[in-house]
Amino acid sequence: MPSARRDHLLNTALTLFSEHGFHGTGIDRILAEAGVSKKTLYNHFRSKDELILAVLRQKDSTFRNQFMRAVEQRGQTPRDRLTAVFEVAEDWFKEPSFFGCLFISAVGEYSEAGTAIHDTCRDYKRMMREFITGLARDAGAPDPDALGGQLALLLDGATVTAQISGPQQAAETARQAANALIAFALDGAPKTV
Amino acid sequence: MPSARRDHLLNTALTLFSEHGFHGTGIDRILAEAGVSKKTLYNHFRSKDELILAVLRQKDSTFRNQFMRAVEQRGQTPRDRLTAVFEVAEDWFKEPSFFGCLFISAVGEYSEAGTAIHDTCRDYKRMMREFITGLARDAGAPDPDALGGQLALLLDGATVTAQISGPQQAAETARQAANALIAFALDGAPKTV
DNA sequence: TAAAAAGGAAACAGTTCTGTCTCCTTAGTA
DNA sequence: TACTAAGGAGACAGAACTGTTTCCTTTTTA
Repeated sequence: MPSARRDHLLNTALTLFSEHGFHGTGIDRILAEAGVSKKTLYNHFRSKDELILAVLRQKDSTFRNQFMRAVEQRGQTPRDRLTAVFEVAEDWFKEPSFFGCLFISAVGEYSEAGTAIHDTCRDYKRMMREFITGLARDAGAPDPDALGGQLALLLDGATVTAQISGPQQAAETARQAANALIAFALDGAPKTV
Repeated sequence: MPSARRDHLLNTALTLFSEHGFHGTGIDRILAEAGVSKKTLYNHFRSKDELILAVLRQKDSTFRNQFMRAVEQRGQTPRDRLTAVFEVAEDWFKEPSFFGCLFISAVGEYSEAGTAIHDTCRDYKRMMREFITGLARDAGAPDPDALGGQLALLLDGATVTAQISGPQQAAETARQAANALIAFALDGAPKTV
């Protein structure tokens, strides 16, 4: 099942979808950019919608895994990992291929809840939140769900702000806010300003 | 210049763009929904892109003004107004016609910086941030830019989370985080958990 | 080496898209 | 009342869209 051409198709589609949106990217453009024939595409995917779904699912898997790994490698203690979330995010924002969060963009075009695309986006967001909540629990937060939810909100806000207004200020602001929220939740009082 | 038909066209386009995206909404669908002929549309707007721009600019004007007014009416003291931001946001999230932030959705489809659409979105976000920063300044924050930026991040994060995962939890979490950040910035220490 | 699967190139169908145009009706105004 | 501007209905052009099919070549595999 896993084919090199299939992967290449998925990666090309991912780039174009990220930059121009889903409805804004035609099949022909993906094919031309990937250097692959239409027959191959419809051999691997039944329709454009299935291709979109496959792109989202692959992005979910690869991105989330590498994000979690990067956080765990950068932070040594559980608490360090909480702050590392926003350092890893900053690196992500500064990648040349950064065009915001693909799942946020997807729900902008596919708003109907209960559809496969929308649900995939919701699941991705839930799993990212659960990852951060797990970090908060490891760090000893009295209410890890609350802290995790707050930091997840902050991460999404930083992501769209980085996309719209630039990565530097968004990342810095998010780090400041995160540090305050973490100190607030773990120490019951801030450490430094 | 201001015409009732023109306004109706803009409002119809706004609804459809919000729900199905910009590329995902065809001119014919807008016309059918608005009960207006193609001639009228192209009398008022030179192209679809100009219509999109007009929708964004009108949304910027009306939404931002009513948002600021609602915040100022709900909060009596400067500090109350800071927290009122997220109460007003919660009401917004729960409107039946809420489909996330139109400007965030727009940059998902039009990512190229320097274009009119992208710049309009960036300007909107800057003005919203400046509004919140002004509230922070009035509330006596020692670094109003920092607090304003943090709360603006939180607001965007809550907006996309409400869109994807539902309004209730997003609004509550944002309120909690905002209260912590406000207390942190204004009091130097949290009041209550 | 021979059979089979996969892929490239491209024509093709059918739809939908944006934008223009014509013809006619309505509404407002001098 | 006559003139003018605006709008409705819809045909139309030309492009772009998704998806199918045909024909031929390459690659893999038994």
